[in-house]
Amino acid sequence: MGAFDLLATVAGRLLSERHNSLTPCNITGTSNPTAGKEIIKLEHFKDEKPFKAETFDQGSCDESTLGSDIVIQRQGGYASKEHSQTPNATRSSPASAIVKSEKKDSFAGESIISSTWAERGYSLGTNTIPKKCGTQRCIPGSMESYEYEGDGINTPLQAEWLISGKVIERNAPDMYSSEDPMDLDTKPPALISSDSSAEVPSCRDRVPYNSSVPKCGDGMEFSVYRDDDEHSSGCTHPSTVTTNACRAQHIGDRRVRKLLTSKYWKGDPTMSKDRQLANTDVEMKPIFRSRRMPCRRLRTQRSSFKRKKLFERCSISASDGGIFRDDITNPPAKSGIKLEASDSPATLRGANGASSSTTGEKSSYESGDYHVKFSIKSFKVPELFIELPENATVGSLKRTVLDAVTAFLGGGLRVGVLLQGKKVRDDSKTLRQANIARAEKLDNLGFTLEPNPRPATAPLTSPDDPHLLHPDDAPEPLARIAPEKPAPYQGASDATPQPVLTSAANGPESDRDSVHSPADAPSLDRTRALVPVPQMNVEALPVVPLRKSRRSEMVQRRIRRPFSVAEVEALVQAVEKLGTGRWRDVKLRAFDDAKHRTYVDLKDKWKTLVHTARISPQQRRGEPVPQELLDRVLSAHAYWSQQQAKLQVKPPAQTCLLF
DNA sequence: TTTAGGG
DNA sequence: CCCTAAA
Repeated sequence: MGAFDLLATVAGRLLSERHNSLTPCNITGTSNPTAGKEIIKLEHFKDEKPFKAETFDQGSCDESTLGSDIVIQRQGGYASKEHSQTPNATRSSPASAIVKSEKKDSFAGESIISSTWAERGYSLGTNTIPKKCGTQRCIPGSMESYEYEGDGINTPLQAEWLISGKVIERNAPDMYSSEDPMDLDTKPPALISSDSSAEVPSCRDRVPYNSSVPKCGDGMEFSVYRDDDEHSSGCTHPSTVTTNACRAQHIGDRRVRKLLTSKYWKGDPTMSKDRQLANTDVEMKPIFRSRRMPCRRLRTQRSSFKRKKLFERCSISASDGGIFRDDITNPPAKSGIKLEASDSPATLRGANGASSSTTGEKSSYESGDYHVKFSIKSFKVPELFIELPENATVGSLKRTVLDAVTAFLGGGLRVGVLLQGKKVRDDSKTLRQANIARAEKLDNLGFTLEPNPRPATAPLTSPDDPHLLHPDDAPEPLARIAPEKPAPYQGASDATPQPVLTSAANGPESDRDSVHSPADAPSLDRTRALVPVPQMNVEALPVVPLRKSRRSEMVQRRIRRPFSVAEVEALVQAVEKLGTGRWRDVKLRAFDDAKHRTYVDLKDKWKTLVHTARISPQQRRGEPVPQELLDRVLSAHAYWSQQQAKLQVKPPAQTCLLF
């Protein structure tokens, strides 16, 4: 049987049985129960200004002292607040509060094969969790704090500043420090996220490779795994489930939109490969971005939208046993889709119409009538975004998911086979010729679901994301699926070391953020980590409803994506540091990787936060924002408003530039 | 392109 | 979130 046949079989199965045989879809919305600690490596912007200079630029120096001693006014209440743990601290700790159900992609695509995956437990997506440590505030219950590196002047405001030989006490709260936005030495508040979205191993226990016995009957219906986070995030919120390729949105009443034709936010075309791996729309990375991406580029990062080709790499998980030889006991094909392909010599010849005698491959099975069997225990649907009112029933949730998945599958799919990360393009090859029949290769076998080129969506694609466009060429998959080569996940954030199985603490809301980068975590346990199913770059696409939208040409309103607590935390921290009015910097600093958050969005969010902080808790809606954060919002708002007013009256004299 | 605000 | 005037 040729590879093509195999593909056809797979595709056929997927389509024909999608209504009743879909294996449980692994929904990334679930959070990974594993608690994780993440380490973040912070980097500075390349172009950031010297810390000290920034301080003055910010108007921190009191004009009265210009030219002489520098006196900084103390903003009442701030400093103390900064360092004291508020009663709410615990409550608002990222661990408990930040978790949310909205998770985004991550596993874009390759199929997961073999039990090793299940065994490891994967989780890659991540939620960002704000973390403040070191000289700054540490959030209890959050990750371990990390030490700041640098010159030691980490908290400008708290520290005594030695200026011109004089020691001046800086009274301003350090968060408001005017230190350069890109403060060099201060570790940026890192938000860490852990992805809860891990693909949840469907129910079963790990099954050995050869075992052809699926452990768990995959249900005929979708199972949605929710994490506990969900609870924490409040049941008050619509639960959101996201998978990579399609997103359904529910507004008001249930509404599912298909993403296939939707447009994507334009990604940075120049995005490096690793960056691309970062979840696309999902991530918010409140960390400094690596130097690799110059600010200039960032500036343009998100200004226009382009349609990207939706490369849905749904993950098809190969069965527990992955591929097994025929001689192995046949499992009660209870779960998943089982595919069989014969790879007998005869077939080979027939398929190729040419001599199939492959050199060197004289293994025992060559002469026998061996079959290569696949048991796909599950596959992922790329990006599914589902939002339901909290009072929706589980049944409606299931239906919604089913509708979304059905819509996606119904759009026409194409299956791709990846072997060792490379796309097997030659459909005429036999499995054996393609080395698919060899057990050793099983680990490297993967399947991808790609949108059928046929649909109108194709033309809409743009080459922005090479990754998406040319999945075939992308070598990454290899790393992701090959156990032996757990290449470090190259996430968008070069700065974040990858926590391995992360966190439970974090919620699924990782839409943003979250990518962990292993760069700094060389010592990670590779065996379990990096399961690379990184969030694809496929940005969550709001898909257009199947039924033709009249206004297909119209610019669609962006999907509403509530800020998670983690994002709010990141925003607050960034604003505390940078002040209001520098939204672009805020964006770069804390949401650089959250492509769906523009500086305008951040500005708007700040506006609403200020408003929220001023109204009574009873009047607030949506996911509750920890009071502690709201307090900080008000404080920061007051502080910066004052600064702004001050500047207007008395523009900072040049004398501020003492250094 | 960014900011700043109103819608 | 959108839309836009200003800068």
